[in-house]
Amino acid sequence: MTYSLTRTVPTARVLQRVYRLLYGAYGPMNWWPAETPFEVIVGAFLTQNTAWVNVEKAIHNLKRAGLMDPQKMDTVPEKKLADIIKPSGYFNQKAKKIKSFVKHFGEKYDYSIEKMKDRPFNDMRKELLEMWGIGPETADSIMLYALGKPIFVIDAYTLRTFRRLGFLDEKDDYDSAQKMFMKHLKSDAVLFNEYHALIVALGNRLCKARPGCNECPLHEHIECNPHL
DNA sequence: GGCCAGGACACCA
DNA sequence: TGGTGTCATGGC
Repeated sequence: MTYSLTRTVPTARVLQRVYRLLYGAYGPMNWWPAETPFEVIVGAFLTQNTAWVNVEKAIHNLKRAGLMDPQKMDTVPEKKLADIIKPSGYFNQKAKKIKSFVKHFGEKYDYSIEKMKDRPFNDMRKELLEMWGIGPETADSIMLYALGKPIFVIDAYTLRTFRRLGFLDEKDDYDSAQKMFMKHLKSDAVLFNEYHALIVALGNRLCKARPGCNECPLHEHIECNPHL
């Protein structure tokens, strides 16, 4: 195995091969790990730059407090919400973000996920991105995993993994990476759902511990530079 | 005890 | 447009 630093333009076939290798190794992920679309949205805020194990604690607290409900969350004091989601970190900011979202969710959509789904794709994404506290990853996570819209979610694992594979370089950002995937893959919410989940599964297993390369399902199949 | 995790925003040049 | 600081807990 040699480590090449030269960027290679990925093709649809290569991206599909990576997908098949990951799927073959890990199987269907059946994401997002949540009971309801609203819980997906809350989780999308809570997981911002945060390990999922800590998000689970916050979600557990919310359920125990009977607050995993948009109307109740809209009325709970921000201070109390912050205290409940404390284990997820950045709790003051996240409480403010979630409160901001549920207020809008109630005013414009009457707390109805279905009404959000009815909005045109581009309008909905633009609206999410204009909301305070919602950046591209959170917006697209909501679009894909809560609303079932076909959009490819990019995260830190995606950039790191595909830079190591030489399909993205340092200059690539969220938008260019997303274009790369969506240019070559069919626009399919189920495919995008599984693909992103599988990338996270890979990242959770390997990216924290580089010596784990031998366990990587891409190992021996696709050239990779694990030092990036 | 340091590092980092499924980001986003404010501020500055 | 790009770089840097801030937000913060918990596991390893």
